Amino acid sequence: MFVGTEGDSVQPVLRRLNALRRLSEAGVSAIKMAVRHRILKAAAREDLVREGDRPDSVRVLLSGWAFRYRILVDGRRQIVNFILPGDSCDAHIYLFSRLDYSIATLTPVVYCELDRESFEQLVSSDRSVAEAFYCETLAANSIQREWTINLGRRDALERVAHLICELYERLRTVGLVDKDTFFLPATQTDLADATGLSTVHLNRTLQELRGSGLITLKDRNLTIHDFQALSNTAMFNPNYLHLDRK
Amino acid sequence: MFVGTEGDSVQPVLRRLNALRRLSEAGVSAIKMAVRHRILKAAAREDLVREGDRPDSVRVLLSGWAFRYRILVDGRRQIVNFILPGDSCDAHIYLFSRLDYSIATLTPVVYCELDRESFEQLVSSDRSVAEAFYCETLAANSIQREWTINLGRRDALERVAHLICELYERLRTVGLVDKDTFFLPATQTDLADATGLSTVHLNRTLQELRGSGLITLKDRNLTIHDFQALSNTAMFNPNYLHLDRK
DNA sequence: CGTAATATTGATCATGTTCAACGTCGGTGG
DNA sequence: CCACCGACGTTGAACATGATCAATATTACG
Repeated sequence: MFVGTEGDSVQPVLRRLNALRRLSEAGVSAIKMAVRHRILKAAAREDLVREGDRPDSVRVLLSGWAFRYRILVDGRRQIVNFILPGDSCDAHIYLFSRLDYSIATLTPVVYCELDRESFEQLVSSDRSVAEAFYCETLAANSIQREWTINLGRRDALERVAHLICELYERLRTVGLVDKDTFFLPATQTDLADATGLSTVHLNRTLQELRGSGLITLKDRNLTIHDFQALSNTAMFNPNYLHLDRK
Repeated sequence: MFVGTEGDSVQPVLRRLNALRRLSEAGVSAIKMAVRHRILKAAAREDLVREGDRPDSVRVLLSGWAFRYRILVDGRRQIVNFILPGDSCDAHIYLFSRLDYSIATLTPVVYCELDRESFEQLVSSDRSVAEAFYCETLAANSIQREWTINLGRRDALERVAHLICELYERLRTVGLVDKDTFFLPATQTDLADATGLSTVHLNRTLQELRGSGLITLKDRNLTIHDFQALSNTAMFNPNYLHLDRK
């Protein structure tokens, strides 16, 4: 659904990119211009793109949550990452012929769709923009490595704690954490599919985290009571998010 | 250790990049020139880069095997991917301030080290080269997603079978498979750390694969007797490798 | 108010871990 | 030459984490 321009919806994109790599003034304006061009909306629980599609454009999420996933032939689903406001979906992906994943929304979303020409014009207009998008791709890569570690070598409690720490940090950089509380629209089934657990065990793991007073999760609102402790149980080290910009 | 130029060692790089994105004549020459510039060697079981290092250059593996890994504070190790001849290690990685992973060799390796200036000169010299390197980054991302799925939603047998299928396909594109047999320098401990299993269970899983006649693994040589069957047990779909270049 | 999606609980089961021992192979030094 | 050593691989047994199955709350919402 086409929407036209939308108030300050570019903000998370600027915050996200700027956290990864300092944007120039010119870069900021270029992004604002480009993003205004084609803004779309989608409802909750809707596929934005599907495995096998020909990738034609780069999508940038302005508001709402989405996730990348794949379903195996026998129905098992794995959520491979969450896409948060400000995140883009594979800059330059049109270089490939087919998508190997699907993206679905978790909430209603507003996003920007840049066709190949617009995107290339954008990144060639300013060096800091090109670098920031490259950083985004590298950061996505890094996050994906961390998920590999999470699923390969952490147990259920550590995994869930780690996911929560990651979401907290990522949401914080785009201003979506309010006093250690953030909106977590994923159901327990979603969280189970993201952490490689069964829903039953995910439920029990959440209860364990609640029981030890580390978090509260109620009505889709997650509060972290002791980030340091949560971080320790998860062995969370935020370096892989590359949000420092030294 | 500095080595100077080395015969046809660029070949795997050209094959790898060309499989992802057709290189122009000019691009091929540019790569040959750039790679000849600074060729290094390292012994087996040696760290090439370490977590926390400041990334200064882009590395391209010319021969031998390496792997990216991380070790958790309590000693658990996860191998997050294997780096095969022709693969590069994070084009543009110098945009970040710190590495969040280590890379170690599995065999003696020959690799090329391009500092930021050389690399940027290379990719700006030819559009197809820039696109090919971008594809490499996107493909790395895609492989990492597949590993996430592997660890999250496949059981031990499927996981190991899947890893073998992936290595087979990747090695084939750089000409390192001879009649369904390839050199697999990883120990069972390495394979366990790559698949998120214990060495004991990895050993038993390999025996199961051998027992059902799917593979032979002896003296570091792996033979696939029935790729179709192996592929089926792994639910392997090579699309995520993006080696088709449609 | 009724219904479907989501969350929770208990009980049983299975996959994979851990621990400990032993086997095998290829050096290496006496 | 051979005894020793270390790395790697293999085996058995006990154990544990997490899966599965099935039933029952709870909630959201038309």
